[in-house]
Amino acid sequence: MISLTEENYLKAMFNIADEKGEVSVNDLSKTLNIKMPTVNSMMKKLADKKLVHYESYKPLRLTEKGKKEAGLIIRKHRLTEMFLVDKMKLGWEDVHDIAEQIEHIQSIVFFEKMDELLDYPKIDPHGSPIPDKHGKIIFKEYKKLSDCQSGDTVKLSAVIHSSSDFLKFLSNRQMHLGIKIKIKSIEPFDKSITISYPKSHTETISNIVAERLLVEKI
Amino acid sequence: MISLTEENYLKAMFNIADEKGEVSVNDLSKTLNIKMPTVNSMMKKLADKKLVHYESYKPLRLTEKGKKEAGLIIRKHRLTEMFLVDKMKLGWEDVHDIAEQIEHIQSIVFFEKMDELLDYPKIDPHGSPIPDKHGKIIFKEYKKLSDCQSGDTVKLSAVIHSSSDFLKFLSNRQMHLGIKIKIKSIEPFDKSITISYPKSHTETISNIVAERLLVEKI
DNA sequence: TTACAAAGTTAGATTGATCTAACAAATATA
DNA sequence: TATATTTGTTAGATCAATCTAACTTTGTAA
Repeated sequence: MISLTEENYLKAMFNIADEKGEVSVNDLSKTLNIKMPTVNSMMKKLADKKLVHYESYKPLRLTEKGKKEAGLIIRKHRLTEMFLVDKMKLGWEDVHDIAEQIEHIQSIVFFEKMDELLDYPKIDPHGSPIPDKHGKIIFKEYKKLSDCQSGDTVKLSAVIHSSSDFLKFLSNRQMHLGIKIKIKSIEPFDKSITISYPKSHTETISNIVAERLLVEKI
Repeated sequence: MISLTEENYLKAMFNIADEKGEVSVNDLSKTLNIKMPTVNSMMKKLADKKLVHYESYKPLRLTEKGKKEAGLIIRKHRLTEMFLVDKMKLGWEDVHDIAEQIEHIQSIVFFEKMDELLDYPKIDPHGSPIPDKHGKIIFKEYKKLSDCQSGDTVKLSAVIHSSSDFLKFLSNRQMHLGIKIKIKSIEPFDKSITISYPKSHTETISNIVAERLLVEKI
């Protein structure tokens, strides 16, 4: 049995590995707001449970079992976010905190029903892929808007580091997933980008924002 | 702040008080499957938090604050059950265990949205009243089917002690809330009752079952 | 290449929720 | 009423998850 606390460590490891490739005790300590010695002893416990490969002073790695379990928790999280937005009409900036709690619900039927009602969605409201029933995730090959060139036309496909404030910022400017964005110009000094998108919006967005917007060429 | 564990004690106290009038350490110990000394020390803790009136060797009582908190948890539980049955199409025998977990979710919008989508329901799928936003509950004046007379015609309004097995038993016999039941005869020996109800069902049910069916005169 | 800073580890304390063992009070029964 | 049973309480142990303080290893910069 995996406790709620252990689930949170697994999920954090999965997300950090996804983002930075490697996971350290320090990363976990920062993302979970838990002191390093606590993280350290939890890693040993998860190693006993065959969820983590642990060797002193080496980077942490999830085992296959650990990856699967983490994937299943992320599946529940993202399915829930989709359900909250699509079926319960909550704003995409409100759903993360609720999903963070619902992801720990122990009930197979509950999440299967969600999946069915949503017609087996592949992505969540922020464009992140939803792992399958075996915890397997297909990583999408998106590009950051900040890495595009002047003149490019792209589709907004996902957002990352999506805090509630950031999502509200986007909503306020009618920026949502799926819109077609044309890059008018890039300011060399601070890398801010002037874009146009439906319906006849023109905005200049900072590099900080552009780094959080994932796009596809069209 | 009230912990998940404390919430479970408050809810149990509310339910026991509703059913038997008084609450004892022993009752709580049995319903929560927690040993008496643990219950005893939790009662002292809840007394410190002004949620329970505690005096050695006296029956336990919730304070007004305790009643309100318990009522709000039960509200979340029952709203959730209604949501799971009505909006997510789960069977009434499956929803209790899930609601038991979702009732601890901390999010005002989540439950307000549920309430709105359900169009402000007054009862849950088992006929139990849903407390209002202040935790206030209106107790219904139902009668047990086992207390009715031969010849009575009544409406099935609620079920109590509704275990999953009991609810499946009822579903299998097309017995659901709202049906009109006519009492054909009562066996004096064991108090089993022969009833008829739509559509042209006749069943003989034991006293144990009849004690769990709450009805209204019509 | 030595010294300092950052990251990781060990040891031991704390807190919340649980337990068992032993004792005390209240209640039921002979 | 005396005794036995049930219920309630106290004391102290355990376990999971956290912490702080002190120490070690690794990596970096002078």
